[in-house]
Amino acid sequence: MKRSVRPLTLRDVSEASGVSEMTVSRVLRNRGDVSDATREKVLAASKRLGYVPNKIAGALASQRVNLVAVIIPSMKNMVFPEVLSGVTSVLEDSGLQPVVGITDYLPEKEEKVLYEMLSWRPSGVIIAGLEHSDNARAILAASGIPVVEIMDVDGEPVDTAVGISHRAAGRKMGEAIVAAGHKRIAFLGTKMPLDHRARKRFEGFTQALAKAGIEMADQEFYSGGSALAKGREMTKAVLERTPDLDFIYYSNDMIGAGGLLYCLEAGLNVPGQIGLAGFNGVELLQGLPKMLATMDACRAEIGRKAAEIILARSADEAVKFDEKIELTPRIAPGDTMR
Amino acid sequence: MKRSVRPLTLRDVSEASGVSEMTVSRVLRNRGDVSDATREKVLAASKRLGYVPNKIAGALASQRVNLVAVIIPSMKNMVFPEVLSGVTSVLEDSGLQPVVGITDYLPEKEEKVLYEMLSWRPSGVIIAGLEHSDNARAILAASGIPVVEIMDVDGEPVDTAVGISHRAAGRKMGEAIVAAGHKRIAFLGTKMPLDHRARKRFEGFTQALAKAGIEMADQEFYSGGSALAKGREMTKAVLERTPDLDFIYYSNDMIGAGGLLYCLEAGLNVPGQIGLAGFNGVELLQGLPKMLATMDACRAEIGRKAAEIILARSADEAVKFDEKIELTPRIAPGDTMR
DNA sequence: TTGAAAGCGCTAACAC
DNA sequence: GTGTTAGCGCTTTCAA
Repeated sequence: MKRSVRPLTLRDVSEASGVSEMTVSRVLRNRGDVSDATREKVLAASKRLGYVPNKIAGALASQRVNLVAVIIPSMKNMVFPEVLSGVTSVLEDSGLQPVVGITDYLPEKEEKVLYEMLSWRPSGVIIAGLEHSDNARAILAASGIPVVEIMDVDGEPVDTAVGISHRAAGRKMGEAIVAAGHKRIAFLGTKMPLDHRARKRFEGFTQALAKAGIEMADQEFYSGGSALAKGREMTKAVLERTPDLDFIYYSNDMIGAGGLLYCLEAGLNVPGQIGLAGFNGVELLQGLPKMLATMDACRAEIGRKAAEIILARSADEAVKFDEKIELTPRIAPGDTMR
Repeated sequence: MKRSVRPLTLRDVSEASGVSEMTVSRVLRNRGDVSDATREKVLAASKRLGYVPNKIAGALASQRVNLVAVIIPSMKNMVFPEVLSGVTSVLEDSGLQPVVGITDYLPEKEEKVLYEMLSWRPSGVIIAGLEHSDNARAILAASGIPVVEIMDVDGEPVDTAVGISHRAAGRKMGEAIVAAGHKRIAFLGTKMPLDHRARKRFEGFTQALAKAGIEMADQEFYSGGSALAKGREMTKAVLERTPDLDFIYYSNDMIGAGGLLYCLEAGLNVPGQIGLAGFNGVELLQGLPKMLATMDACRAEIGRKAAEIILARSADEAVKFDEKIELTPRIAPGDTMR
């Protein structure tokens, strides 16, 4: 039942309704004054034919594109879908549409995706992180498009940044753990050359321990695979290697959850014998046997804020925002921290 | 440091390099024969200026858009990001770019998103499910664009469908549970008016039990909230209400995982006293205390296959595919089914 | 191998 | 309230 090869144009609707193309265009966009009679005719003809406007032509003519590029490292980490949720909730019914690009944490891919998206001339760019290749920073800066870098504020934004300080987050958690009297502390996380935010948390954490005169008792890093399973394995390995640990700080909640499950099954008293903490505040934690200590990364809030900035900027080029908008995450001690 | 308001055009590169716009265009697209000398000049000028081609103009002129619309219900359910992964892996370096739209399981929103995406004249549409509003089906059919409906084959596709039969999946699991000698069987799942695939599994499951002369011993449905926590709560509730249950079939792995954690904590012997099974085969299961019985929904495979069809079709309009491509999921009994 | 002209389908700007 | 004209920035086509 494949019909017409040629998609319908404004002209088809114009002819079918006996109204000029320009007026048809006005009706379909709700612009300018059009008499009710004409409007009816146009709408009827348009619907009857099954006309779908060509936004490509529209965008070229009006020099306006209702797209917002959202560039994130991954979809597999629940954190990013949640940021995206925040973005979407604000953009919904604003006339702007988010379009997502994935970088897999690879700078080359980021550059490619960015170039690809900018070539569609979006109304704004929301991009994760502050670390980009020189080239990426250059084309962003030269694009003349509002850019919001999200999730992180430890660095120099191209334009505007919305996020938390991961260094401070790591430090804060370190201080809390030390304050609770722990001495034999380990860190488990992802391999970090690519994940700058995890790295910054690690740095802040180490720093806080150092300040208290405590040296990291053990550490281990992974990449790939089921995070829950990895958390389990790594926890086992590290506890066998360093049995006197009294706290493990995980770079994300999923491996933390795996660690928690392992400790409980191994009959360890959590947090009596060993305390645990993760990072992100993912929803999943609510279903675990114990609520893992964590720190909310303000994901939805970041997404919302970023979208609001783009929205305001695309409505009025002159609006000014602070260069950095820093949100402050709190520790949620749950049941795994004393 | 905001520079030029006007983005660069081919003309700027043409002037900067002393080569005609047409030839610049050829160089930038690697089309046609261009002398090495000219190519060098153009590339140098383009890079120096930081030119980013305008795909909107290009698409309008060439009547070709390298975008593939991927329309899915949600990002919060890991299933869809995984399908998306499959799509991306095939499209990568093919010149086609996936663009994602989210429907939140709402038909009206699906229609809106679809209309929005079709107005960009993508090279193909990949859309979840076979149930769409009449209007949505009509504009899809009239678009003249290759359409692949994914995840499900129980129904009539607009164009091509790739997926599994959820009715058969539910039936198969029901038969396996009955064959293992279970008699007091419950179903826990999402509220289903919107989730057609969950509904079909439920129907197939009920059918299989009925055929064996077994009536569902209990059932409960939820919506919203942390799936893991919900699975836990619902399992508790249903076991208190119907203590003699010997099997619970969950409509997805996350609530199944919650149920499993609850049962283990309650000291129940799994699967001795009570068997459990979920659906999807999510990676997370690997980190649980016991491997939950499940059924792989072939997510990545579906995504890959769908992308291949779009790719083939966009390269050669005449290629024909079967109307339905059905994949066959297998039961993975794990440690929670006897 | 390169260039010139025409036009993709729509909308801004201006007439009527 | 409605129509006309002139492009938007690129690629197709054809000529050189």
